[in-house]
Amino acid sequence: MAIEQSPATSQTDNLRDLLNANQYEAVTYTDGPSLIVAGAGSGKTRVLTYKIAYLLQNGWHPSQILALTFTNKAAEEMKGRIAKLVGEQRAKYLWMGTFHSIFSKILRYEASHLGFTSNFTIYDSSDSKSLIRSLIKELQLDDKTYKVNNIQSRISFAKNQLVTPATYANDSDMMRSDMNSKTPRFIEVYQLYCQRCRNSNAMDFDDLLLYTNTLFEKHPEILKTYQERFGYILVDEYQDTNRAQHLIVSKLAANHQRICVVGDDAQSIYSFRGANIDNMLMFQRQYEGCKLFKLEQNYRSTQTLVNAANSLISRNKNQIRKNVFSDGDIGKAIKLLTAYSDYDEAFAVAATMQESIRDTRDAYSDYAILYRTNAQSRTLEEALRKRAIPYKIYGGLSFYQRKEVKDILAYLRLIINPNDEESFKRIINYPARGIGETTQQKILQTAHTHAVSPLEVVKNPADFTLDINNGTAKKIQNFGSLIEQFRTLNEDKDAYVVAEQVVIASGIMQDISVDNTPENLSRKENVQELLSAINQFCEEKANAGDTELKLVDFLSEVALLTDQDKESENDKNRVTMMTVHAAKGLEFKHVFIVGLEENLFPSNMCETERELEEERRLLYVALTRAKIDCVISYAKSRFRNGQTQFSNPSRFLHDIDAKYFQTPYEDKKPEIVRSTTPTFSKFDTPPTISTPQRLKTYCAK
DNA sequence: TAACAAGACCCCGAG
DNA sequence: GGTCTTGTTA
Repeated sequence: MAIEQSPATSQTDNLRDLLNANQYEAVTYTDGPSLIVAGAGSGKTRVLTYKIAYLLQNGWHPSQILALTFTNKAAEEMKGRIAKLVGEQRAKYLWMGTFHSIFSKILRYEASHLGFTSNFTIYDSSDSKSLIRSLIKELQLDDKTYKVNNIQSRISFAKNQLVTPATYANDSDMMRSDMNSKTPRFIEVYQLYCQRCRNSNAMDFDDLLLYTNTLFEKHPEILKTYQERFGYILVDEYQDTNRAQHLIVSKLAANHQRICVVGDDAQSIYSFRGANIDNMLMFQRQYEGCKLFKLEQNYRSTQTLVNAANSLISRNKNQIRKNVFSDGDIGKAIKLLTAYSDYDEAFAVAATMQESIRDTRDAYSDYAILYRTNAQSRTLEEALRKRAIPYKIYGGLSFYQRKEVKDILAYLRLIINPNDEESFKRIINYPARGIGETTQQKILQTAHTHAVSPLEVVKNPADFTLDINNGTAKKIQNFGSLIEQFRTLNEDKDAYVVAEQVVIASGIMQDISVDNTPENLSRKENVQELLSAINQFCEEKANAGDTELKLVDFLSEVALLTDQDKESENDKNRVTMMTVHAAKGLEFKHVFIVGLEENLFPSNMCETERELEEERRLLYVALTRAKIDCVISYAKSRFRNGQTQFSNPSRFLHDIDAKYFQTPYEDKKPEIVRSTTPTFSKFDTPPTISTPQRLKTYCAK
């Protein structure tokens, strides 16, 4: 490999030319702990990339480097860039990935120490929701008081704080607050939830962090091997780590303290899932002799955009003072679109975008529309489609969440993990094989009382004195042997062959082939796509010299994938539509930020000053995604939750210094595209905070 | 047990 | 507005 043969003349020798002074210092300081405070667009990824290359240059082996990122996309991108610098062969040994994926890898190795087996299933949030739903029923709780979503987020919150059911039960504050919220039996749900997951040999997303921490806590000898393995630790987006993540990283770095974390307090936007910005703020105190590097020059955006973003974020009281600046072009002022309704807003956005594309001749992929909530995408989608602007939507229902895909995955999951109860429930009667609700309940109950997997019961119903008739017994036995058949097949065939067989022999293919409705055609397409994804996975593994083409690896990867990670060729030149959260870390030449209204952005869920500041940071993130220009829009009324709501413009519009906006009537052209709708200037409506009027809609058919 | 209709609830964000 | 759950029939 030409790139690798002569370490003396490496690509990193001319680092001084490639980096500014601060970046250079941050890259080349490797003696001890360091904190890099990196403003938006300041070349954070660049610094991390070169730092890893620099470490490899200086004798570290790739497998000694642990680099944790927040999204798969960030990990992939960084890996690609490093591969370019040091060669694919070396880059592939790096331990680089999201917290969840790296920890799940570790957990598969060490599963036995935690009472799991290495083929454990990862429950996604719909799996855990369905489990919680059945627990509420089982405990005969009132589902009006015990709301599934609420229970789920409370369990998640507890886990993120490393509060196990046992700790929870002993915490008088928690118990009292459950009393007050009329859900005193929450703890029972939590307990049973953990127990069922364990019986199912399954972990949810939060468990991946929680159990890794437990593993290192309870087994110092295991911790020691990982401490020694990872000689250098790098963590991206440290401002968004939660307690579990922080503790694990601290444990790993405790001895050698060769740790470098990068973050920007102004971009901390994940406190809702337990992220704690103090992890970053306290970092210097945690590690004595910690070096601090500040990257303040923004290379991404125009001066106008950087200054506008600065003026916004300066309204936050809690922040590390930074002087983020750009010495790029002054750039264009922000354009503000005012619309009467969400429909008009989408219309105006599409029109403005089309105009801009005509002027700039930039590609569709240079444009992004960012919104606060996924629900806003639908109207925008419609408007873009009318103008034949190609787009892609991230988030919402991802490919792997679609029914037909989940169904097949459930078969595959049950094959590799026969204890997986959620998968079992999903497919025992799909495709319909005459095993009804009552029978299912009996099977599950028997499985619980005998402490065996439901699959075990199904295989030998006679052993468990099930109260069912012979016909039903036959049916469930057939299901049992079907799965058993697949399991045998899986022992010596690769993942693709097994999956293909599942699709056919389970009857799924037949079920979605009964007619040619558009729904079924699209289902078939999705099934085909899943199969080819599995095939591709097998091929990639084979190319990498990996002979183990195991289903378990595929499932593990899939469970942690999001839509962002599955981009096909024909998705390349399209306008990106996503939430602001999803846009973190990305950049586009032209950005549209829509729905700048009170109760939407900032969110109506936001009550405290702290939460409001997080919303403001969120808008800061959105603004700083743009390289060249930015359009902001809001609507005076919006269809939400099945009714039209009127709202005021977001207070954040007034937080951004007015001089960075184009004045609404500067152009001859009116901002509003539909002539029937009244236009409003930015200052028509005072930024009063009022509860939205709720009007009944009269569009019922 | 399955197919269909009415009704509830939702919508904050992600791995 | 759409999705998911529950209730009603044959």
